[in-house]
Amino acid sequence: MTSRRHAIADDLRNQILSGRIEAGARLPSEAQLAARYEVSTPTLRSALALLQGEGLVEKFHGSGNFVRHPRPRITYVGGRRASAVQLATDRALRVSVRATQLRAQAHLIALLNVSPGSPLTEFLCLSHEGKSAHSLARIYVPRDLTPADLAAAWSDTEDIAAKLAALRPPLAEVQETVSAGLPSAEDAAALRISTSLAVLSIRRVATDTTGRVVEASLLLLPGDRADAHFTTRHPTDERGSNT
Amino acid sequence: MTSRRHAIADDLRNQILSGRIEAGARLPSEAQLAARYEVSTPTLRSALALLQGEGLVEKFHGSGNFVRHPRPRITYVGGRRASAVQLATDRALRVSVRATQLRAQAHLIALLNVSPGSPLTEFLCLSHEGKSAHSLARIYVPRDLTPADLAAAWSDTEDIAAKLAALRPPLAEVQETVSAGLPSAEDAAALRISTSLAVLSIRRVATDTTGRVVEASLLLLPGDRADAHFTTRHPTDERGSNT
DNA sequence: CAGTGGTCTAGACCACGCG
DNA sequence: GCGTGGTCTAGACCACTGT
Repeated sequence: MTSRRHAIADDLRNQILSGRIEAGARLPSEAQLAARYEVSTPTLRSALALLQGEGLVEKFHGSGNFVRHPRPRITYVGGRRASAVQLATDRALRVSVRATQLRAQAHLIALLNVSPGSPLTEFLCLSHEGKSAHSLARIYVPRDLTPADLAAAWSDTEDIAAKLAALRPPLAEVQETVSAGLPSAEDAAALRISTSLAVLSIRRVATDTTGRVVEASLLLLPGDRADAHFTTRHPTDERGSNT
Repeated sequence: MTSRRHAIADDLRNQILSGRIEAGARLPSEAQLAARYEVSTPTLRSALALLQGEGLVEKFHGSGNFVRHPRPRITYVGGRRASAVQLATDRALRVSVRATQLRAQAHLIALLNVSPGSPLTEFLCLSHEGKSAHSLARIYVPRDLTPADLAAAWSDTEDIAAKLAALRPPLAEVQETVSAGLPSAEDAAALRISTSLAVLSIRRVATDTTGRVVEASLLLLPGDRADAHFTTRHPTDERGSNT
C-alpha cells in the first residue's frame, strides 16, 4: 500500500509544509527528481499529480513545477440577499465581467423557472486575486430586471451585486445548493487549476415575494481554498420543521 | 488537446450514458479494451481513471471494471435542529455506529470550544444503502450530554439524532461549513469510492441557547451523488445584514 | 535554440478474487 | 491457477516556454 509515488509525495509534501522548499520556488525538473528518487519519470509524475490534487504544487508546461503560495481562504457566506459575487475576501479583487444577452434554453429554463426562449442576461464573472484566478460565476437575470447602463456598471471592480439588488423587488427566499466535483476542462482552465483539484460548486436561486426567480447563479470555487458557510438561528424554540 | 485517453473516455462515456453498456455490467478487461482502442494499457487505464473520477465506473481489483448503477442522489438539508445523520434519503439505510469515549485534543478543542482533555463521545456512523457506502459521519458530543443507554440506542437503524436532540437544551444556532476536496485514502476506503472522486465535506456545529456547543459533526459525502441544500427566508424586508 | 512538462509505448512483475 | 487490476520501468516523441 505504500507505493513509491505516495512515499515521494509524502517526502515532498513534508519539505513543502515544513518550509524546506519555499513557497513559489520551482522544483527541480521531473527528470532530476526522478533520478534523485530513483524512479522512472511516469512514477515521479504521478507523485506530483497527488500534490497537484492537494493544491500544493502547480505545473506550468515548459517552465516547471512550482510550490504554490498559500493563498487566503475564500469564504462564501450563504443566505445573503445580494448576489453571490460578493464572496470577496477583504482583499481587493479584480473582477472581469462579460455580459451576454441570451434566451432561456434547457437547464436555464428549469433553473430560473421561466418559459423557453425567455430573454435573460448572463454575467460571466471571473475574479482574480493577484495573477491567479479566484472564482468563476455565471449569473443569470431576467432581461427586464437588468439595468440599462450595463457597460458603465461592470467596467468597475465595484459591487455588481448591490446594483442588481437595488432595482428589484425585495427578496423572499434564497435557495443554495452546494456540491463537490471535479472541474470540466474549460472550468479548470478558467480558474487556472488542475483538473484533479476538486471544486466547490454553488447554485444559488433568489426568489422575490411573488415567487418569481429574480436571479440564479452558478458559482465555482477552488476546493483547496474555499468553503461555504451557513448559519441558522432557531429563534428560541418553536418550529419543529423536521422530517 | 484531444488526447487519446479523452477520446476513449468520451467513447465509453457515451456508451454508458446511452445505455449501450448496461448499468452494473462488467467492462471488457483492460487488456482487451487496450487492444480494441489500439493503445497501451497505461493509456487505457488513464482513460478509465477519468470515468472513475466522474463516478461512472468502479474498479474492483481482481474482478474488473464495472459500470456503476446510477444511485439516488443524497440531499443534505442544512439548518436542521437534529443531527446531520438524518440525511437519509427516504429509502432504508443501514447505519452502523461505533461509539467511542475520548478526550478532547487538538482540532476537537477548537471545534467544540472545550478545554483540553474534556470528555467527549464520538459516534462514527457509516451508512450503507444496499451494499455500497453512502455517507460517513463523525459526531462529537460532550460526554455529559450523551445518553446512558448507549448500546441499546445505536444497535438500531433508528434515528440516533432524535435521541440526542431530545435530551439537551434547545438549540440556538447551527453553523455549517461546506467544502470540497478529495478524500483521504482511509475515507475513500470507508466510503468505497475512488480517491479521485471528489467529496463534499460538511462541518456542523450546533450551539444551545447558552452558547455551548452541544454537538459537532464532520460529514463526508460522495461528490457525484450528494449535495447540500440551504434555504434562507427573508421575512419581508428588514435585516440588511450584509458586509 | 535548450530545457521543461505532456503523452504514449510495450513490456515486466506483483497483489487480489474467484472457481 | 488463472485472469483481473495495480504498479513500475526505460525509454520515445511532441508541445510549450524562455533566452
